[in-house]
Amino acid sequence: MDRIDIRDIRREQLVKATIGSIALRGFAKTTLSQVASHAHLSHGIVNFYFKSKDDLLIATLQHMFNEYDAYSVAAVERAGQSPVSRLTALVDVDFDPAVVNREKVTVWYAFWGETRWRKDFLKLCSSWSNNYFERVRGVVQNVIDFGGYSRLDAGVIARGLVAMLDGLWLDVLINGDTSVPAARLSIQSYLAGIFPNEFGQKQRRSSVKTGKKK
Amino acid sequence: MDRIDIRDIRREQLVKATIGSIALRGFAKTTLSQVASHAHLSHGIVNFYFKSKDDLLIATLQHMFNEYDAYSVAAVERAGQSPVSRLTALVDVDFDPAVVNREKVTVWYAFWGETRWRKDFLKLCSSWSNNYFERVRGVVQNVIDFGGYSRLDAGVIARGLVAMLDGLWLDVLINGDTSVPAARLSIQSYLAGIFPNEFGQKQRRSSVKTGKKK
Amino acid sequence: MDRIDIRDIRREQLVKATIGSIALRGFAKTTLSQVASHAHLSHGIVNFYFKSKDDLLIATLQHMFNEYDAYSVAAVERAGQSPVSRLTALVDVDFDPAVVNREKVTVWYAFWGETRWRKDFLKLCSSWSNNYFERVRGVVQNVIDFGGYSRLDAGVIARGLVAMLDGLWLDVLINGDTSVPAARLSIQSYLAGIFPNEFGQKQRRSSVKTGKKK
Amino acid sequence: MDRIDIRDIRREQLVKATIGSIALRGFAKTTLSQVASHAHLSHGIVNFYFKSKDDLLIATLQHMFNEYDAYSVAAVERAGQSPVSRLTALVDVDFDPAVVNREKVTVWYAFWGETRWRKDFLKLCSSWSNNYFERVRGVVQNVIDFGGYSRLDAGVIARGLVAMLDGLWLDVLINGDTSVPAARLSIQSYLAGIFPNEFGQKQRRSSVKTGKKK
DNA sequence: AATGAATGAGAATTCATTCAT
DNA sequence: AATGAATGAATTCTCATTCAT
Repeated sequence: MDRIDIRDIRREQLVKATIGSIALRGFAKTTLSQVASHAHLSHGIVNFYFKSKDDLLIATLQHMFNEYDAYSVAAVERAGQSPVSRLTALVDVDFDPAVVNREKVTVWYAFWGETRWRKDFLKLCSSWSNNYFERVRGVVQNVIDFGGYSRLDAGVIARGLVAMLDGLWLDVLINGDTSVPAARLSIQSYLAGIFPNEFGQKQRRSSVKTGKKK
Repeated sequence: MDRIDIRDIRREQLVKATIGSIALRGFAKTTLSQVASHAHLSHGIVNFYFKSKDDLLIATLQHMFNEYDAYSVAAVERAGQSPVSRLTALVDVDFDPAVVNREKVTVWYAFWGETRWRKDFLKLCSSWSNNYFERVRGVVQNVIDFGGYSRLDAGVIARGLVAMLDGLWLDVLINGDTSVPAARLSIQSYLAGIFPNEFGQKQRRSSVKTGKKK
Repeated sequence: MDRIDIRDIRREQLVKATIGSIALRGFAKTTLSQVASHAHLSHGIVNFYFKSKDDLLIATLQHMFNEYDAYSVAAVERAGQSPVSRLTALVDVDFDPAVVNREKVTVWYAFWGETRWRKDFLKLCSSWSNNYFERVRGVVQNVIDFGGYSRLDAGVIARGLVAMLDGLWLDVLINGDTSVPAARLSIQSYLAGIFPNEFGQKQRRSSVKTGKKK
Repeated sequence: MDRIDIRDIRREQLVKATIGSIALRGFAKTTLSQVASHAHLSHGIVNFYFKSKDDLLIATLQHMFNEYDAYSVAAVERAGQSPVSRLTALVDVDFDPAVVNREKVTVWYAFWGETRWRKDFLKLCSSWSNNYFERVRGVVQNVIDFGGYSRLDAGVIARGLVAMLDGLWLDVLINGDTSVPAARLSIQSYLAGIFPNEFGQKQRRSSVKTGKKK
């Protein structure tokens, strides 16, 4: 039980090297040799721990999802019981440089770009994406209930929120990390439009808000 | 004047075949042979019309930008002088199946996925993306002026809008065309939050959908 | 009879373009397109006037032989009846920049390099080379007879002379035109060793000799 | 120490296969597949051991230079201290079928034919050629000193000697191995003209052939 | 468990040749 | 007579995968 299988060590090492290589050279130029050398291991090793390159890529994608989810779930739990805090925390994950930065975004989008034609990628993405969406919806619903916005549809808002976050990442991908502050403002403005009492300018609750508040 | 150069015909034929091939098989599996056979031409022809594969891909990306822009600009012009109609028209472009559908989105995201490591892709994307953003901002600014929302920042709203549209496309990419109606609702909800008088619930619910209103 | 066939004009034009292209880019990079564009003609033209690329190359080689022979024969004739003048003239052809220069040598050696495996090249080369050798031998024999060097073998001397000239060209090919003066000295020295009375230092007959004579 | 790296074995195997293929099919038809199959290896292996075809060709040229030099230097050393023996030995190398034969010559000239347009070939050739020339000049100088021919210029003689050897090789290339005996005679005659006491007719006729005399 | 040599399929690209105009 | 578009074979190079050590 306390024995850590070397296979697990190596597999994780290779998965991380894959992420590193994609971030550095891109999906198209990520060869098994690149991955192996990134992991300071020998050329032939990948096919020893993974049945195929696709297998490695799937494991890599899964790893990214797991990592993101773990971070995100923990952040929301840490935020306590307040619905507003929880939503704030959930959104903040996407502005935490440890989780989301140009390098990571780069890798996410590399996968999105290939996802459509790889059934196994797509299945994984789709299932994660639905799962994430449901989590966001839950948190949004709580804010709705808490704030008495009974006429709002949590699903619609959550979908918009997730989409805007994804789209802002794309902006970062193309225009660089300098777009991040503007991205925060847009999210803030979106939430303020929906939940004026909780996220409006007069409030000063969270790190979602940025500088110029009055 | 009415004589069309065969070179232009072939180049366009090949660019369209490239889009077709990417949509069908993905970026990674789009070989020059695939493109040629998609265009019902022999494989040697591609390097006759394009100096290299990269050259073809750049031309393809450019073609997509041009096509989108032409459509989008025309739609806004057609919408007349009303700021609200113009913004509605601008957004509606992204929900016009002739412009945005799963196949097209697929190709866009294939390019985004590779963009980061290809200086020429990136330059093109970045320049188009800024240009598009400015157009959106202009339209949004007009709505702000028209509606008297002087405290709103057109840049923030435009960025959020563009991001949400991009993110909703990603949703379509992963979850299929069935996500489109939900995507519309999210956009509608976003705009309603910002411009309640023009896009709010008391207005026609599906303003985004039907456009043209006063 | 006085009508010059356009076919002959074009063929010569293409042959000259071939020489130009080989001199400029080398044998390996001399494509039919290069040749055609060198001749300011359209791509497909070569196969119109020559059955194949090999056909063109053979014609080119033949052209070079013809040109050299014409020049060489004329020079010897112009030298009059004196055997020494005639040999001098024969050798001088190889130091006439109009006939032999780095560019021309370049083309000769490009052909020698490929000759071995092309039966038709080889046949042409071999036959020209024997023919040239016999001409040189004849001239040398006359000098022997004239100078009373009855113990010398014209064949051996002629072979050595031709070989040295070829070898000095190779030197020019590798080390550039600056080797030419040194090449002259070597030839002079060779002939002086064999025919001391006619080509020795005390004589001062010909342009084969160079500067520093006493 | 006695362990031979397989990489070195393979590289040499491939270099030799390259020589074999050039000798057999010519420079133009020496493809990487030909080389690999000549070496009884799979075609992908070449780019495993050599970065590119050019890389392989450079290595091949270098190999030929090294081999020739090693042979030539050893032969001269073996000849002892006598200047005449040393010059004889130096020249004899070019008539040793183990070093110079039609196949080898074929390959040399294949390279010469391409040299002019390949900077790296040219650099190698030029540097080797100068180095070889200096060696020959040294040996010739010793004969001059030894024989008291103070009025002779070793450089001029050496250049002529090297040129004649190169030119006689070309003769072998075109007319086949049967030219070899005639070539010997020409060299003999050249040296006899310059150094009558050491290489003249009164000496053993075939001094060049048999070497070692006092 | 790990290495790295070896294989072979497949990619981009070049180019001689053909052929409709 | 001339053009240049089109073809398809051939070539270099890359890389996932296998396998002997």
